[in-house]
Formats: sequence, structure tokens, C-alpha cells
Amino acid sequence: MSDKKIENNTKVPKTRNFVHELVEKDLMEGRNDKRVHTRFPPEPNGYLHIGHAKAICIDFGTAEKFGGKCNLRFDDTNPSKEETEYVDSIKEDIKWLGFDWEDRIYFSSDFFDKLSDFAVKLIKEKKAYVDEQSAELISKQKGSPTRPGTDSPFRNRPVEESLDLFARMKAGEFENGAMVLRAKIDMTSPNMHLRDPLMYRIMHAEHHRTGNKWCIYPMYDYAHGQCDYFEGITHSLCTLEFEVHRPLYDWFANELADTEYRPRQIEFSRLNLTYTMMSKRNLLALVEEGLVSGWDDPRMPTLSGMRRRGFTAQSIKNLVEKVGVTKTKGMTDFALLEHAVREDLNKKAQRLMGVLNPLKVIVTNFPEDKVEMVSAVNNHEDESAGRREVPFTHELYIEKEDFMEDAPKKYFRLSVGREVRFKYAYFLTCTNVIKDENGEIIELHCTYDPETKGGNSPDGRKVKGTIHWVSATENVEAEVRLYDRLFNFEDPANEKDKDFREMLNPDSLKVLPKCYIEPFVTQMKVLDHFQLERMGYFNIDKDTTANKIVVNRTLSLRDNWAKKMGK
RNA sequence: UGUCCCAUGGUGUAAUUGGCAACACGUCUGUUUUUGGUACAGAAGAGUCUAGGUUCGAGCCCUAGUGGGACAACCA
Repeated sequence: MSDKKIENNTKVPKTRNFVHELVEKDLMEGRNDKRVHTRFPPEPNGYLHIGHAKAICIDFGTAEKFGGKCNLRFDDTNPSKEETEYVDSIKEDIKWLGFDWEDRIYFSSDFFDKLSDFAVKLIKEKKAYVDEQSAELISKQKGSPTRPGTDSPFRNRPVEESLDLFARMKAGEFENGAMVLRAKIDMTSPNMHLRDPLMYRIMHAEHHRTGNKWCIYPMYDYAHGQCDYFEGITHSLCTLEFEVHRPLYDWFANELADTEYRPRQIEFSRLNLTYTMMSKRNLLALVEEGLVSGWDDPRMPTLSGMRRRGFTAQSIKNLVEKVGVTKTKGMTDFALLEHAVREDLNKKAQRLMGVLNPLKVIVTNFPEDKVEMVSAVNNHEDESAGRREVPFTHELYIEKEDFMEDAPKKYFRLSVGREVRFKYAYFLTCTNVIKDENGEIIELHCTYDPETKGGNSPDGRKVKGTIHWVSATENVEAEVRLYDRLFNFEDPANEKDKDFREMLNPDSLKVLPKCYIEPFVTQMKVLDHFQLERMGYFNIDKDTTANKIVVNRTLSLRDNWAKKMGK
């Protein structure tokens, strides 16, 4: 009753995309008993990256939208590249993103027997044959996209022969590459994938799940669609490069099906991010060559890297939502991701004060042995986060860049003779600059106004600037790691004549070994997010030990001042 | 000498065929501010790749062209 009213009066912008429209149409037409069942099918040969996150959101999200289910399926048909380590990391990353496959976890290898049986059926129907030619010859006979292929001499061999050879392939009688099983379709098709595609190859290799049980393994085109079928998938969502595979997908499905049910492949465009390289091959090389510290290096576009860096699962999901689902190839600005992260963290992050590039300040009129606690707000965006106490002492640290000797009048920070607010504490005025023999500033002398405790003056006096600070005696030392883009090129994958190693940004990691953070930071656990006021969002790195805190800067705050100065 | 896919501000997307195009990011102004953050207010920026066609009317439909992309792994 009132529900309808709400529906009519509130404009809830439905997030609809072309995939949803196609699914809706299928539902209206009553296809597949009006079921919606999707799957996320990673190959366990690497860590998931932000591009996979898009697919995960679309696969699980589409199912959720239509009250359906989404399976997790490991597409493990090539034992030479796949490992259990990857299976584990993939599961962890999907969970972290907040999706749940419940008990529906599958492996293509679960279906090896069924796949093999179905292959035998196709042989018997004269729709598949064993080809004993070399890979080179087969490839040559396939022709080119503009020239038709020619038939293999084995194409029309007797069924019995193929049956026998396939059985012996399976039994391990032949060496790798000795022969393959091919589907008999059309060597002159304008679609290369229909020119008698390979279904099985011989590969004597240990599989991470089936061990040495098999020495023939199904190819992607043969395995994928059939696994979709076995799992009851209705909508097989994948990226654009599989578009040309769809006729083959449908061909196999029609051969296998004995009911009206048909899975359907729908393709969408991948996610590309500026200054980011998404190819698994190159990511693997970065890891193996030690160009980064591992798959979870905070500069990596992997989900584990981004998680370690401090990006939140919510922000990644929000990014995917903002980017949308289309078939147009695009390049998403990294700034959109940054915005999503800041938007999320701004609401959630505990505020702390910390100094990255310390400059000592002596408060000459503050007692040397006194520790005065001042009250600070934990999160201005969240009243319920409460307040905490921060120690103020005779010696403090401020940020080097918060002091300037000959400051322009638009500079709102500390300078000789100027008064600024030390956030949550007092107004301080700089009286003296102490330099070493090289003229380097090593220390500032300031006086504080005891009347301004908390950061306001009873006489209504205003100050233009507010800066953060940390006690030089009551603090926690930390190593802070600052990150910048890993690549210097906006679209590294598109620089065909450059090796990706040449495109690496030499300044992508900057380590500040000695930073000072207020004592409250000790309450933070690994991966906990916080904001160092004015300096950005940070989290605790897993390299943290009992006697050394290591902190990552996830992202700086937006900085209009720096922008202005940069001009 | 092929088949298929795509084409809307800088970027990513939106627009039951019918009010010379909306939103987000980014950019720029201003207001507020104990973060030069946030929030708020506002501005600039496209006439929808091109040419035809259908229509009273086209970003949406049709045709051709142009540009970009995918396809010739015993990878997925």
C-alpha cells in the first residue's frame, strides 16, 4: 500500500545497463524457466586485479538484482599455469569485496569426466575427430581471417578410428602434441573459431586438483560453455574479446542440450584505468623480477595490493557502479577511483595527527617537563566517533612545509612574527629561527598564548592558519611509505614499442623512515584506516612489528593550495 | 582483402523517436570551515563521427562511409 506511494514519489535512479535489459527480456520471454544464474570464472593463474572486480560486481550484482544466484568457478583447464595459491587468494579477494558464492564453488576440472563423455558422443555423431597433424600444420590449414582454411586429411577418418585414438590419448599412450581432438564444423567459415576448433590436447602435467589422473585437457572454448551448461548457468557474462567465440559457444551448447535450456553469453567491455597495467602476464613479471615487493605490493592494481594500500572494498564497488556496463572500450581516469576512495574514507576514517617531514619547534614559554592533554575530534563527519586526548609539550614537531621564512601573504602557515593555530591546542607565534652553519633551518622558537587553549582566543582574535603538530617527546615513531603511480604512461598497454619495464615510474615508492604520529596510533591494527589531518589517508601495513610501525599512505587529501602553487 | 563489435563535453556514463542533450569525475569561481579537507552555491565545457534516407519530428530507426577494436595460441 504505502510501498507504492514511496515508489512513485521517490525517484530512485535505477541502475540499468544493457546486460540487465537483455536479462529482463529473457525473463519476459520466459526463457530457461525464468531463472537467472551467473558465474564468475577466473583461471587460477594469478591474483585478481581491479579489472576482475568489475566482472565480479557484474556477475554477482546481476544475479542479485534478479533474485538469482552466482557461482564461483575456477576455470582450471590448463595445469601448466595454475596453482592452489591462486585459488586461495582469489577466494579471499572475492570475500573481501563482499560477495558470497555460498556452497556454489566449482572447478572446471570437476567436469572432466562429463566433458570427456560428451566428446565421445560428438565423435560418434561424426562431429569430432582425432587429428594427428602437428600444431604448425593445423595452424596453417586454418587459413587466415580473409582466406578460407582447408580440410585436414584426418577430417573424415572413420568414427571407430577416432574413438580408438581418443581413448588411447586419454590412456596416456601418446606424447604431448602427437594428436588432438577437433570439432568438425566448417573450415571455410569467416569466423576462425568455427574452423574445426581444438577440443582436447595432450598434456602430461600434474594438475593442482586432479593430480595425474588426466593427460588430456579440454580447451577453453570446449570446456567453458559446457561447464556453464552443467552448472545451469543462464547468463554467461564475459568481456568483449570473447565476442567472436559466441557462435562456437552456441554450437557446442546446441550439440549438448537435450532440453530447451540454453546458457547465453553476453559480452561487456573491460575496465581500463589510466597509468595502470592490467595484463596478468606483465603483473606476473613485475612480481617475479622483483620490480615490486609481491602480488600485494601497494602499487599493484591487484585487489590484494589495493587492499594493502588502503583502498576500501566499498570504494572499488562504487567505482564499478560509476563506470557502468557497456560495450564501448574506454579509459577510466584514475581520478575517478581516487574520488571513490576519498568519498568512502572521509566518512569512516579516524583522524589523527602525524608529521611526515619533521621540523622541531620549541615552545619557549611552555614548561619543559609538562605534558598537557588537549582534546581532539576523532571524525568531524561522524559525531559518534567522539574525541581523544593528545599530548602537548615543550618540544613539538611540525611539517617542514608549514614554515616559510619569506612567506607571501597568501601563505596561511607559520612564519616569523606570525601567529597560527596548532590544531586543538593553542595559538603559537614564531619568534626565532635557528639555523645550522649551512643555513639550514633546524629549529623554530615559538611562544604560545595560554589564553587560547583548545584553539580559540577569548578576545575574539582570529588566525588565518591552522596546522597539525605532534609532541617531540610523547609520540610514536613510524616508517611511512608514500606511493605514486607505478607507470609514467597514461595507457602503458598501448605503448607497443616500449617494454613495460621502461615505463615504470622511478618515484612510485618513497619511504620516510622517521615520521612521528600521536600515541593513539598504537591502537590501530594492520589494515585499519585513518586520516592524518591535512596529510591524507593512511593505514597500518602488515610489515609492522612490535617495535616498528609501518604506515602506508593510501592517498593524499585533495589539495587546492598545492595545485595553486604548482601553477 | 573477410566476419563481428563499437562511436554522446577532457574522462566515464544517461536520455519511453517528439522541450537545440542529463549525471558523475575532472577544471574554474565563490561561501562556510580549528584539515588550503569536507559541505554548500555557481561557472565554463558537447549539439551526439560524416553523408544521405525514413518521419511532422532522429542522439535514438535504415543505408553507405570514416575512425577505433576483436578474430589466424595444442592460453583463458
